[in-house]
Amino acid sequence: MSARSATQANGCEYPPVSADARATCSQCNLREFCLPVGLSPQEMYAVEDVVTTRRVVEKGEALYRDGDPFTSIYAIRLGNFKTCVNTLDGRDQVTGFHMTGELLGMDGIGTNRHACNAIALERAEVCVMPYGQLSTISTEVPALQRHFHRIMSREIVREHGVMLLLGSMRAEERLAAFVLNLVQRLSARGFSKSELVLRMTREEIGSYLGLKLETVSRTFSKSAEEGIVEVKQRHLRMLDTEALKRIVNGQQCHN
Amino acid sequence: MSARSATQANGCEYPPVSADARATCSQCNLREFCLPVGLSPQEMYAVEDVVTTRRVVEKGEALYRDGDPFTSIYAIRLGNFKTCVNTLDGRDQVTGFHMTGELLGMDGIGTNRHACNAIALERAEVCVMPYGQLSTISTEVPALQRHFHRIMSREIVREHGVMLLLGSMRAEERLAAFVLNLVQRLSARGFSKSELVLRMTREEIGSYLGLKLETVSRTFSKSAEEGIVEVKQRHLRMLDTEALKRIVNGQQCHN
DNA sequence: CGACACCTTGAAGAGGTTCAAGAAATGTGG
DNA sequence: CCACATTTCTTGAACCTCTTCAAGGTGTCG
Repeated sequence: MSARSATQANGCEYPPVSADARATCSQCNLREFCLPVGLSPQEMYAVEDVVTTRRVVEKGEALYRDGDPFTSIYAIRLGNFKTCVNTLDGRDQVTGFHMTGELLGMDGIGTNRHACNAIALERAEVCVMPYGQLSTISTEVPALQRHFHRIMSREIVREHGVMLLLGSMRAEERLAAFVLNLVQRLSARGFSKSELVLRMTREEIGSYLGLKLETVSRTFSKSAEEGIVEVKQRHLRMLDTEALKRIVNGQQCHN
Repeated sequence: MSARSATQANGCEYPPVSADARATCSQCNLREFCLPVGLSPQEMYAVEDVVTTRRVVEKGEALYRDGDPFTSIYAIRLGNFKTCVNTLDGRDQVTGFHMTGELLGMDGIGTNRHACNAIALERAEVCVMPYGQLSTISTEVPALQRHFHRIMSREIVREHGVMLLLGSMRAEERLAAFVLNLVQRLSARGFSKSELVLRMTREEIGSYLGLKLETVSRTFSKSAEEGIVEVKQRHLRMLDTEALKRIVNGQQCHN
């Protein structure tokens, strides 16, 4: 776990500890969330060999875009990203929000071109892992191969969860599930279990949840009125986590 | 491509050509859709070594269930499956429909337990590929490793598409996208480009598309009235494919 | 301080759901 | 092979949730 207080909201992140181009997974405080999870020190060194460079992505800029040639998998070192798909007719669907330690780019393996956009929600930094090398080293380090499979598998399962949310939940339930998911991932990273800063706009939340931004806003307001959360712009405090869980589990009278 | 007529609907499938327990990918007429896609004959033999058994799954039975220990990846040889997730409060979300040549079970890699149910929509048969072996052989056959990654990646991208559908499309658009997707996959397998038999109920379609079965039924009826499709229970004939494409692309007045 | 992006709230409207009833297909057992 | 039970599908009417449109408020950054 990192050095920051476990009760602090994710409001102020620090600049990278070291700005070396050369990665040192073994010294990165994200190693428990990132690709090296569960690898032995030796295996971790193998991963370090793959991480040749880092890359900074400014707020609003793309790490990659739909259609870009696929070259690398990225591990988020700092900052938050959204991934989204666009359609010809201008529809835009946010497919995920991604925080430190999570991997981006797997969408590109299938066709050798990226199939979505990865946009930084704030100044961000990623470790670049060329897929060719990752793939080669995977054949030598079975644990790494397994782990990479595991990460892709979890992404598939995560998306099942989103499908469930989009396919069968009402606005209030979707938002509760969203907030609980965020806070759970943040608390695993040492942030507060009850307080968080939304790095994305209401519109982006709405896009992710299949709602309009007005609905997101209204639903937040309603939960606030009910004393379940406290919402001040992007700062969110959870006053009754159990109530949120009850809402997700449909124990609120909805059918 | 198989021997059946390219204009035939997928109404009557044949029993497996051979019921050998031992797989012969190199002789399977699904090899172009299945795991061995693009592998050299020698690499294909490596896959054959992994496919130790086949398994028959009766209509309505589960190939695996949410929570089952994960052991194998399955390649569909015959029949169609749905995958679905259940929630505590009895919600059920169909996450996909799967046809011959497609792989099932990747959801289990992440946690060593399956994260959804795979149910046969009719009597079905799968090739069983123990993941441990698949994984081992992948380290020896890089092309297989790559290909397996590719398949998982495509599953992620497919789910992005479903999220777009669930998050931003109206009922009519969802159903049009669904039908076009089905017919595209069927035509790749040598079936008709304009005719198909739905292997699932209206309720299952609705669950997949985030709609109620009544809405699915009504939407089919409306499209039929408009002369775009002909719907007779589970038999569906597309009369105006272009119109369907226009509906998906939002060129119907919706915003 | 002003421009701009973002957020909130209200009122009217549309799309999909719910409830209900009946029709059509499918399966089962005699 | 037919009768009956069951499942699946269709259709109507009332209702409800979320969207749309509109206006104003809040926060932020040059």
